[in-house]
Amino acid sequence: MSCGSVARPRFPDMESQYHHKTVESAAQTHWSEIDAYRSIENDPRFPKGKYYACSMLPYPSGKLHMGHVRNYTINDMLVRYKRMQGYNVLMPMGWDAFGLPAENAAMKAKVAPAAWTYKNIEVMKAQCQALGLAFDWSRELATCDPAYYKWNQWFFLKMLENGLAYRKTQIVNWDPIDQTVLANEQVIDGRGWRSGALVEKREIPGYYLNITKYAEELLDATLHKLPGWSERLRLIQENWIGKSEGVRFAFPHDIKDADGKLVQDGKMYVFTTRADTIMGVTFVAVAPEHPLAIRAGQLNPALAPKIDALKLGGTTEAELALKEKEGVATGLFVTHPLTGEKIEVWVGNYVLITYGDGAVMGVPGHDERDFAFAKKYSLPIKQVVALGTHAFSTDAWQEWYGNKGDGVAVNSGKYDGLKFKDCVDAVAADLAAKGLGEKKTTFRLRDWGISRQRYWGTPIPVIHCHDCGVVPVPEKDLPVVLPEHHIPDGSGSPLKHDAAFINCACPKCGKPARRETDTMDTFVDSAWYYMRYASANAETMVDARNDYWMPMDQYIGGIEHAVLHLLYARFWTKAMRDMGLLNFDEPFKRMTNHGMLLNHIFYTPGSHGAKNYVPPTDVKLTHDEKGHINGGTLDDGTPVLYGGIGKMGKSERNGVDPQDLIDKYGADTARLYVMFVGGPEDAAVWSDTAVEGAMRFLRRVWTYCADRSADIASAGAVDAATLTAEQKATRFELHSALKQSNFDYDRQQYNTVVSASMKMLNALEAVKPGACPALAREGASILLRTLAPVTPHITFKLWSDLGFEKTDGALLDTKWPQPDAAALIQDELKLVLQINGKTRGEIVVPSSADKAAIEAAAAASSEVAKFGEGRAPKKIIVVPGRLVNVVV
RNA sequence: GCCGGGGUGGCGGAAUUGGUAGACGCAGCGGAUUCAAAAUCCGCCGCUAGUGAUAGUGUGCGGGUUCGAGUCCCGCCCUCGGCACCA
Repeated sequence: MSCGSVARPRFPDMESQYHHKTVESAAQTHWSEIDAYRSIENDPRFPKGKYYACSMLPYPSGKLHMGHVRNYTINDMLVRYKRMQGYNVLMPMGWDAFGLPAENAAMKAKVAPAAWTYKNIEVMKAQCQALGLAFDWSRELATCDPAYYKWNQWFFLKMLENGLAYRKTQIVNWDPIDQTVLANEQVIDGRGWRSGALVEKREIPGYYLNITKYAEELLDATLHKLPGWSERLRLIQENWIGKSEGVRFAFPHDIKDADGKLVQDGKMYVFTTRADTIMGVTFVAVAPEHPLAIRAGQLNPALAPKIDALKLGGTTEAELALKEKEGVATGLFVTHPLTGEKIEVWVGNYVLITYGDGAVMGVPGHDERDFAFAKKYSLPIKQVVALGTHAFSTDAWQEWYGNKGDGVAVNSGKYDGLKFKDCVDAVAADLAAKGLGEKKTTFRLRDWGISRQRYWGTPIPVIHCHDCGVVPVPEKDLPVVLPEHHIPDGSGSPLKHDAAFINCACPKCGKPARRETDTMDTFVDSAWYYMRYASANAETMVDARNDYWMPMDQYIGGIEHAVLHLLYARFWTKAMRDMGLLNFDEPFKRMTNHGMLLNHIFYTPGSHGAKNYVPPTDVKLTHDEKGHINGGTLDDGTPVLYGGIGKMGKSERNGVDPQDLIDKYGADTARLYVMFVGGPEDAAVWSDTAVEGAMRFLRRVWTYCADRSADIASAGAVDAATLTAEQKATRFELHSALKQSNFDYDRQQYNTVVSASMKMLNALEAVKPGACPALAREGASILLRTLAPVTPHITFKLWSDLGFEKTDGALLDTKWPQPDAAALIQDELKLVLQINGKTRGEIVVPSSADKAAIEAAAAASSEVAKFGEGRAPKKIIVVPGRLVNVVV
């Protein structure tokens, strides 16, 4: 096809202007009519195999927020791209429908959590559809549906049978006025968030899942089997699991309790990773709650309040880092297991009863905390490790004192000269020989307590019988259905007063019994929902379809779930594997943590330093002399103060409602904007004007296509031989941008995919209507396919209006474009010319020029003559296709 | 305090991983079109000096390696996350 310059009439079916509402509703109606996003196992249309991509399921809080839009659009782009490449994709959606917010909302609005939740789901589902997300809704689930949580209960009973679930007492926050258990975040400054009552610690029985059984496997997989997870995420999990290898051993003693029995059988156990420093022990320290501390308080009543005082202060690390090391001497002594020396027992505020045995050996010479403690109370400090020629002094702590890799033992008798590992082995062997200790591995990870004294959750399927004790509900009676009509009033779970729910017959003996009223942690719901999508509506928990789709190829969600949800899901998978329900080890091959969306914060000052937050949309901005936002005014002229940039949220009223965006600009603009604003994993700051820019771009895409619709509909393939030099340059830019875009699609850097598509359009607009129909057609074809995953509606409409559907099939499943290698070859190359590493200009050479020719051209250039100050080139470096550097 | 990201124009960000720093977009400025405005189109746009060609300078700060450093190395500063005084 030749490229003339005959003006052609507009193709009659094309609208000349972009109307997002009609375009989007037409596209969505079409997709829904053909059930475009239903995924079927082993679908023969997709030869490349399955690709399962999933976003963390949302809590149905009312409506979508921008974070959801971003999360789902990333996922949507991915599956649309994969589908066009020939993969059988699955992108399902569901609702994390149980949980505390529904109870709180119910109290406020006097509606049952069930009704509130189902209504929210309806709204949010409609919003997802308005965004054009390619969800397979046939697999939708809500975790509050008995058909779903039945399998929570079923698997819980399996775990109970296997000993993976067990019952023990747990310490909870108890609000004595509301008569209810509080979550940690409901305790503010030690008081209940609603009642203001001082919160008590209560021990009540609850169920635990034995995740620590899998600690070693979880850690090993974290370190070696999750290459698709970020380093950062793996490290967070590694720290959380918290493996430490050391020696657990006892200091013998003859301290007796009030009944005359030896406290802890006369052995005070400690755990240490530094057994090599055992000869440097000058004291031992126990936690204030330790039996020896309690005994010391009994023996010397004057000490008791001082010991109690050591319990004060926060337990978070930030607080602890600032806290001064303090302690109390007990006057009690234990015996050093190797030297037989008497060692005094101190109570220290830096020893935690919850870790290890609640006691530590004090080696002030080689532990920074012990050093600070010893200095404060003038306890002896003894060097037992030497490092090179470093001089040891008790005046101040030095970094190398804590070094355990390079030092050798000194002042340690028979251990002198041993390096860390050998020394630990020798000490451990001697302690073992005396029956006082052994090597041990401890984990920070604790078992997972799943009992909640809450109404809106999965009922724990057990029955309490006066005669038979705790009896599991028989499998045939599952699910234990949660009554949905209650409206909580804040005074504890309504289930406790629901006779119809509570009263039942003991499955064992048939006598009247009481049903358990505790429900499960909602992390149970989210531990395996992604597998239920894969085997939607199965008659069993999961079926063979799960083995087709899982493990998941790509999981996307916020970093706030880096620990709990992801760890529980991994544990749950391994537990299911060990019960023969599936045959893989890890659920998520690749994990992406999308960044937060931020926005500016504005407020007017209230009384007592309170801040009355103002939505940014109400503010007319003011800027300082450097152009930075420094405040603004309201419509009535009231000045507002600038509160910086923060996460979008209700509390600071700086959220953006996606619905407003969809209504005003359309889903495609909203999608394009959230993809363009930054990389998927980066935090992004909201900008209203940038949204307008996204809209502008789509209008230009439409105009480009509309103005050339007749060209595009009638043209054939490009014949490179007939192109003008200018058209060749345009085609070079088009295919270069395509090459970049494909590269960025593969590495999931979607912001530069958008900019590549903008570059394409910028280049293509140079081809005026009628000037070269073939190039206009090729350009539209590449541009529309590149943009299809980002803005599916407008591209769908243009693709079919321009007639591409007839030649290349539906856009959803058409072939992904590849750059034409011939178009990327230029006749001449511009090379950057550097002299002594400084850029001084450029030289133009034929693209066929070899190294010698380039060197000659560079040496002959006027720039070398000018900047070389007459010296002859010493060395010329040629970087093919990029630059040439002349050293003189 | 420890560990891990990250500091690039007025702003969001790019630089295919050692090869023209600032792509692409937003904002701004100048112009065209318009009775006018919106929309649209064209041009300029790191900083300093200069009317200008141009020169110098520039990726948090200070050093280093290299023909060449935003990118690699050493030492700081700031910032955002994660956390366990974990013995």
